[in-house]
Amino acid sequence: MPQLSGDDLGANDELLAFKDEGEQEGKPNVSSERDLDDVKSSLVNESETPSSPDSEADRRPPHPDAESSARLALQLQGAGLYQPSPYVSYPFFMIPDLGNLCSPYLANGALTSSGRTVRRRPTTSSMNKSVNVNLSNVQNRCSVSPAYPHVSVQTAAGRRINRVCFSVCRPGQTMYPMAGGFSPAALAVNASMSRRSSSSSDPDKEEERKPHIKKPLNAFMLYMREERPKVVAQCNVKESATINQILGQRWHSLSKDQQATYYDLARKERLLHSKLYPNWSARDNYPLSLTTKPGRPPHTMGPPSTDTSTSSPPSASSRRSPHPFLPPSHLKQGAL
DNA sequence: AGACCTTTGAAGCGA
DNA sequence: TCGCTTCAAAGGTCT
Repeated sequence: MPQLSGDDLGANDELLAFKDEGEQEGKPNVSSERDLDDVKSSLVNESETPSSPDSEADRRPPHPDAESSARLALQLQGAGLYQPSPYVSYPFFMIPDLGNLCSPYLANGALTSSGRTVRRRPTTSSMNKSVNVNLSNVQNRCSVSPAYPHVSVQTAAGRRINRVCFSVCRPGQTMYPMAGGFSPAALAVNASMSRRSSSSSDPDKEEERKPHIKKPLNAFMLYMREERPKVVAQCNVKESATINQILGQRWHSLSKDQQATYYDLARKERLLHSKLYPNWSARDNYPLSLTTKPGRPPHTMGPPSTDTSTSSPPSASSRRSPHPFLPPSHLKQGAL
């Protein structure tokens, strides 16, 4: 998770980076001239700079005030970035009049109780399981490896809406995050939303009340979101497992440049996510049993403490800034 | 009703 | 640093 220093949040240099990328988006051929590795490296230098140290309890640095957040949002929009699209995942870019733009992120990033499933049992690493679906039948009807000459961020018209859009997004109204989160009103609404079903046991109730900020989508997830409707239409399949298998194959059939586009989008997602939720950690979405550890207090929503005097340097692992585009293990072995 | 399946990638943790 | 686990989307299927 890229961590940004307080000075970087909303800083001009950061905005310039966005603008540069926006210009790049406007010139789709630019990335085609670069090797994916170069793209990845440049993106790392652009945004993955480790942040200044802070404490374990409050690993994130101070964040910009609400005015800075609003200014950031406006400048991002003004730069032509995050145009309405299925890719848009954050509230203050939501345009309610466009029905298919409902964000999976609720007003504060929370998710409806029905919008999330939690594995109760450990995943037995599904990647090791054999494919149950015979893709050959599907492939007869549907080309599995078409190249996509240009990545469009426009959604398919029929993309279904399966997430609740908060009413805070009224026509003509833009939702801006408060510093370090959202307004108390938004939190009050979402604090009542459970991340699990209402039938969960009592020990989970405390956790259920915690607003659920979802992880930013990675490159493949963004690709899936865009291509899923096409696969459904082309292949006449509905099962997500089958669709995802097809999309996985298509993903590998993409050129480096095409994949780089999604990696770039994903990087922007992560960067924006880190700005919107500076205190959020992916660990926050883990089951309670995995998050309650000595020395790590449960994460709470709301503006992070501005009292930097209590901050202490984070551990090396908490500030880990891995290469954002490291290929999966099977690609490391030359599968790509 | 809710977990499972299925994909890739990011994040975080322990060793 | 490596390996493992979890979660992110999605919707039909299964328990």
